[in-house]
Amino acid sequence: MVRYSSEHKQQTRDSIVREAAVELRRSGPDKVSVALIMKRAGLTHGGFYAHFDSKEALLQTALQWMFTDRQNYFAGLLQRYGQQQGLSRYIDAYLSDMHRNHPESGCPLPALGADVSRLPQALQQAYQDGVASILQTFSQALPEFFQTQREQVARSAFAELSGAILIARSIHCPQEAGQWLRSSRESLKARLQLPLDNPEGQDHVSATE
Amino acid sequence: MVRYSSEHKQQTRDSIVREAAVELRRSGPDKVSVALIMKRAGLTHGGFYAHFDSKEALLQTALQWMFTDRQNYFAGLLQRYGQQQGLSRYIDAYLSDMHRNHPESGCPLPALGADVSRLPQALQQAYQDGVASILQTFSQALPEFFQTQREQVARSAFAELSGAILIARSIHCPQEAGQWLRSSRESLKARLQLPLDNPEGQDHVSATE
DNA sequence: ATGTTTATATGATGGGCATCATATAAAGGT
DNA sequence: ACCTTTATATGATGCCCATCATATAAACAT
Repeated sequence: MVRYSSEHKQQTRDSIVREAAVELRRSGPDKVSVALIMKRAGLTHGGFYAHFDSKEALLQTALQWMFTDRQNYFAGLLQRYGQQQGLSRYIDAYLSDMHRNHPESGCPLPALGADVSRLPQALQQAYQDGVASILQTFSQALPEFFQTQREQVARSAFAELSGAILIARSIHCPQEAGQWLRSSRESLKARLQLPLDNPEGQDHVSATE
Repeated sequence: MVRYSSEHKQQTRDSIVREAAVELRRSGPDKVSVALIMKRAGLTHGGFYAHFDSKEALLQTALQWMFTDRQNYFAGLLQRYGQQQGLSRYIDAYLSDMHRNHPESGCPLPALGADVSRLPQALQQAYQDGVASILQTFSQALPEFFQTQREQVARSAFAELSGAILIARSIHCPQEAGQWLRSSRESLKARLQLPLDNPEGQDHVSATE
């Protein structure tokens, strides 16, 4: 009942990591179970320990993977559309209904932020490295205008981004949630000196979709 | 091994609710256990169902209680210091190290926001009512200046408040966390037209402490 | 003082979980 | 064709949990 070729194990491992990253954001660290992740990857729970030393080891890899994925997505936007347009599109996608409805492929901060401080040290570290990397990319993308205050502005703006999605996700009614997203979108565009609307083109939530 | 007078049951029930509200914010909805809450209230797990129909019923009451507590706290500040000073103090307390270090007595949004969408309908409703009530108080406290845009400004500002605490809590290093808090404090004071510093006086995190 | 009521305690029960021990079957060399 | 290796499956084990059944002992009425 098993078929595999020579490098299937690596592929299997990768798919376990991806499913873990999805399930982690969808269900939270306390509800994510090894058995469920394995099932999502098309396997049973028993083989898990042939791939990872522990659940914690898997989650650490999954965290790193999801931050890298987001980083690639953001960097891709900046490269394709330039700093100003790229940043503007990032904000639009971040505060979109799509992102609100799909935490499983979205930014880790609103999805996992509240749980991080209760996680084992190793996972906290992986998370913080990811946050630092996002902050750096974000502040570098800010208009020249802000000069030495770039980091400060980036922190403030990113706080609003993640808070707006956090709240929008906690509100059941789509219209009301949309008001929160729109309020922050307009506020951010204004204070970051960005144009309110973008040229045509689809915005994606993640580099993997 | 039990002592109680005539209305001790109500007192016991209240203390169960308070401990639940604390433990809910401290450990999250998935990790909070009936047995632990009862122990914190000085009881054992068995008597629980004499007070509540289910764990869910307790959590609903606890959610309502914590929002009411926060509401009282906020309204108290506004009444004692006036709208402008009260709002300014609220922001300072919200973005304080104290609030960062004590989610268990702080605002429910950064502590529970990520979990709400996975909770049973009844709990989501209780949560949303609380959010609506905070938003209303916040927008009414905003300077006249903003006129018809008060709600929009309030949403944007509250998103930044909760996002900043969310992120600051997820960062282990106190100095780095402090930078996130300071960045948002300054940004918010500026865009809400509030003075940067307050007259002397302690800021509290919650009405119950 | 004795018996009834009621608040809390002790001790199941059944389910989910992480982890591990062992079994099976595919790949690849011989 | 056979044997070894290796990727995955099956089936424990022991722990924690929500809920419930039953026991105990305080409070109160008589």
